[in-house]
Amino acid sequence: MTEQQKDTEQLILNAARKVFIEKGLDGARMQEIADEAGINKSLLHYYFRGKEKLFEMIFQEEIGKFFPQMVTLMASPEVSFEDKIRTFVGNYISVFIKNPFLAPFILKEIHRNPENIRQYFIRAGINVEHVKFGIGMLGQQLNMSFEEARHFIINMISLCIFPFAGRPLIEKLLFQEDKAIYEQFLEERKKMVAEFIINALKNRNI
Amino acid sequence: MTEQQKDTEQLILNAARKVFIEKGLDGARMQEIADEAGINKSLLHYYFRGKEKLFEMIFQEEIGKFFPQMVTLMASPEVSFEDKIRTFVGNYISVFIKNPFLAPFILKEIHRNPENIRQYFIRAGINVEHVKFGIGMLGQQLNMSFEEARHFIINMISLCIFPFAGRPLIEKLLFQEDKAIYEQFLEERKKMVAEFIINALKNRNI
DNA sequence: ACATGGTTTAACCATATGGTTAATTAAATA
DNA sequence: TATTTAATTAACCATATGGTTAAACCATGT
Repeated sequence: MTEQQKDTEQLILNAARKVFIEKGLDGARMQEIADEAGINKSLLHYYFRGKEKLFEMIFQEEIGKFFPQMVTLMASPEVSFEDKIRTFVGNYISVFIKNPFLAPFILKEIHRNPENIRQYFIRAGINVEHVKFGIGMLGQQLNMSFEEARHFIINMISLCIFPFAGRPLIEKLLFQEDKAIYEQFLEERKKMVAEFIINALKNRNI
Repeated sequence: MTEQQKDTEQLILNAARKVFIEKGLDGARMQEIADEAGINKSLLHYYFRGKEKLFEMIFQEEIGKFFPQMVTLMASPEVSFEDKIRTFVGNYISVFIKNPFLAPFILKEIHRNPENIRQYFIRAGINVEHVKFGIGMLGQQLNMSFEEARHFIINMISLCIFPFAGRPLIEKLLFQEDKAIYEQFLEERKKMVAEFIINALKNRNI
């Protein structure tokens, strides 16, 4: 593959990423992607075989970003649960701050064709058994059943993701559409959310 | 307006609701809505003026369901904060159990044209100042600043909504695609989430 | 200079889609 | 019953859209 080819491929992927993430598969137009990349529409078909294929490429990339590498962390017995939570929450929120449209994009697109999702897991190197193992290990450290640990993990993820998934609504309703203040709020949440969760755990079963 | 008119109108709205909620504005087809309603495509234009108008009607309905009536509850000083949380969480999760596609639909569509959202607020009877007042009152009861209370409210909402917004992903990854078990899990969360939040609050500042 | 290979484009095509129109049927009213 | 009005449909229309094709372009090797 020549340099030129690589460049053009990247050009297309960058343009496609931008358009698809913003508008989704249904809302995106091949012409718009071509324009964004500054190339002809036919080139999209030359490099990728069509809209679906191009989209799959982007979706695969993004779902890779979306899944936090948390198993190793959660399964490490030498790390205190407080530090696990702080690290996880801090890192995960950072990912969404850096990729503001990642969460809405993924949450939107998983509802179209939920059947295919498994394939994306595999190609992104996500092993279902491995994830369950990580949850089990965390549960052990916290004296929880697997089921309780599963609730807990989902709580943690919920608290990280929702402010990004519901951003337009929240920003308008509670932040007077002030983007800067909302960004500060998101930054605060790295600590806020971690402490919230740690407090919730400390007080259990009393 | 005759009975027939009402019937047809409802027929169309029901069909439109189903198709729009499942596929979104971009993914929905007028023909599909007409087929779903068992009528001719032209009737859609006869009753509503076009796709956008029909969609707005549905979106307005759904955003009404989406916003919990929480201000009165949160602002009531005679209700203990524990009961406020239990009531809010229980009711809100129930709404999403009854309307499984409500959360994904709203979260999807607010990212197209975020500017128009304010109008929908107003027409749904949501008063920004009123909401802020409710948050302030809750904050007072919990010895929180407005900013802290805002974090807290968003935490509560996050924990309720995310399992519905991310359902296809979570169900596949952590529930072996078992719908029944997932539904049981969602039911459990009414109590689980409330206790999680109450614990988080009780243990603050220690 | 010329041939060869991959790369890029303009022009085109088939189809889908939202929307319109004019005619038909059903209902209400005089 | 005759006439007007509303509801419904079939047939069209203009355009947008994903995709194709054949020609032009350009770098590289001979």
